[in-house]
Amino acid sequence: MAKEITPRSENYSQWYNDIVVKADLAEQSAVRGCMVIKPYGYAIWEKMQSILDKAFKETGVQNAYFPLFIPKSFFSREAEHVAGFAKECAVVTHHRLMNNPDGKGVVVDPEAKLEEELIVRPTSETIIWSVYKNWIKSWRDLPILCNQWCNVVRWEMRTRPFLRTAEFLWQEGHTAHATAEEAQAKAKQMVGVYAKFARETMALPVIVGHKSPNERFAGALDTLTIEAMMQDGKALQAGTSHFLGQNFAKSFDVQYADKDGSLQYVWATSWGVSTRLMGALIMAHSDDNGLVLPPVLAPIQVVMVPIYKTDEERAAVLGKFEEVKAALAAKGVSVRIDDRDTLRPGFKFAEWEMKGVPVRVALGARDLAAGTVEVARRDTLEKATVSLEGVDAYIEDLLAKVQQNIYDKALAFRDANVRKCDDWEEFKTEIQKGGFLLCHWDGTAETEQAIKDATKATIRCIPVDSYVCEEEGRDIFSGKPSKGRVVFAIAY
RNA sequence: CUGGAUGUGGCGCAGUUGGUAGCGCACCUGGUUAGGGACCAGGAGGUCGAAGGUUCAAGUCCUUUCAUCCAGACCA
Repeated sequence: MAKEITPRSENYSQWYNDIVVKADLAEQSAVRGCMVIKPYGYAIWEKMQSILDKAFKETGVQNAYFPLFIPKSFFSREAEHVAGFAKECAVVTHHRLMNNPDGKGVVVDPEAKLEEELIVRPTSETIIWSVYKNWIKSWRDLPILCNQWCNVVRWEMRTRPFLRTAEFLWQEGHTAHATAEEAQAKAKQMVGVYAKFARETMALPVIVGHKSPNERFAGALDTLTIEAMMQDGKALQAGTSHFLGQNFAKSFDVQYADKDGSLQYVWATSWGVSTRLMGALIMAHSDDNGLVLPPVLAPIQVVMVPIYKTDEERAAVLGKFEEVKAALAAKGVSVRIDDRDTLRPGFKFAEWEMKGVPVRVALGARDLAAGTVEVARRDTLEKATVSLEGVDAYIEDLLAKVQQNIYDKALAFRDANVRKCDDWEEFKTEIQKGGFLLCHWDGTAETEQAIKDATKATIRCIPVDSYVCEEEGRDIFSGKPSKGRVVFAIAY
């Protein structure tokens, strides 16, 4: 039978869509650029949430919630920030509908026009800082460390499932500090949390680095990022942490009385990751058979497929499965016994592979007689026949191996596609092949823009923890002096 | 918004020089099957994106419009 998913076909987004739909993660909604996240997909997001949330709390962050609607006037305070989002805001202008006087349907009641329009949050800096103003009076009130899990809306010109949807789910952390040093340390700490999460939970090797001024968040003095490489060699920004300086404090007049009695503006950070992480997960690990989930994130870690001909065999196999399931549950492993009796085993194998379940166990009369089971791993598609005795321990160990292997594979792929480049002509052809190029940059926005215009490549980051290369050199484009190499790539 | 493409059962598609819609998958019924996406037989399901026009006759030709996808601009 023809493969339904062909990850390495020319049209990358097509296979990506196929996996999203066929693996039952999400589907298109009736609203332009929005998604319905289906239960299986949402379960993955919930796992991401719970692991991240725990990590945030370990750094002293607390969860809070701020309103979805932001008065337009709040938006006019931080000029730079607004310029960055103004073009993609959904605006609420009325608060009531009425029956259409001409007959069918409903229309917006012109009488119900709002005094002041409301903006559906594209991000919450403005409303949060207007609230923080009332919370912060003294140095004793600091720091304030809040995070919120919510949805935001950005009316993008072009959308892609998970990577860029008009509405998306995310978390946004917003902190206020007494000193610049403390705020910068917080921004650095949080990007560290993201990097650890990406590597250990998502099995996604990422590069931590600073954004160039051009690529910074609107209103930030410094933006730290984790950059991941997808299987087509393109870069994906998977999370950011911003040092906002005193920009928002000054715009929203947030001052505190210091120990010496003087009034000081607070220093701010903000940081966020979104359901885009789901896109990263899909595009980093999937293969021709569908999704490949790292065990830590898999809603179902082990699926058990019974093979039988008679009711007696079925009962015997399912009975044995229940035993193994109980043993695995005791170890914290989530198991699904696929006892649907209208489907053949081969169909089930293919279906669970499509959904990325890390480990599959198959058991039939033949095995039962021999006291063995077949255990297959999703990442390598290898099958092994192991003894039923102690299979729970074997599987627990295998899950850890699968997690590690998925990471190692992604890391090896990335390392094979990161290379230095010192020649502009070579750069122009090499960058189109995908992968990251480590090149010298003179530090100017003009050069960065010229390179982008010529090749679509952008500076993904100035790395701080991998591929760091601080050496004298000459800019790949301008030939001017450079103090180190930065990461160039074509990005999603 | 600018280019290009596509709209036909739930999904994926075919439909010739106009002649009154067909295939695969999925679905329903019965049977045989079951260690990698089963097979046989039967069955149900579509005013062909929408509106208008040409014609004895439109899925097919013309006009308008809407939607989606791809490539840009924008962006997590």
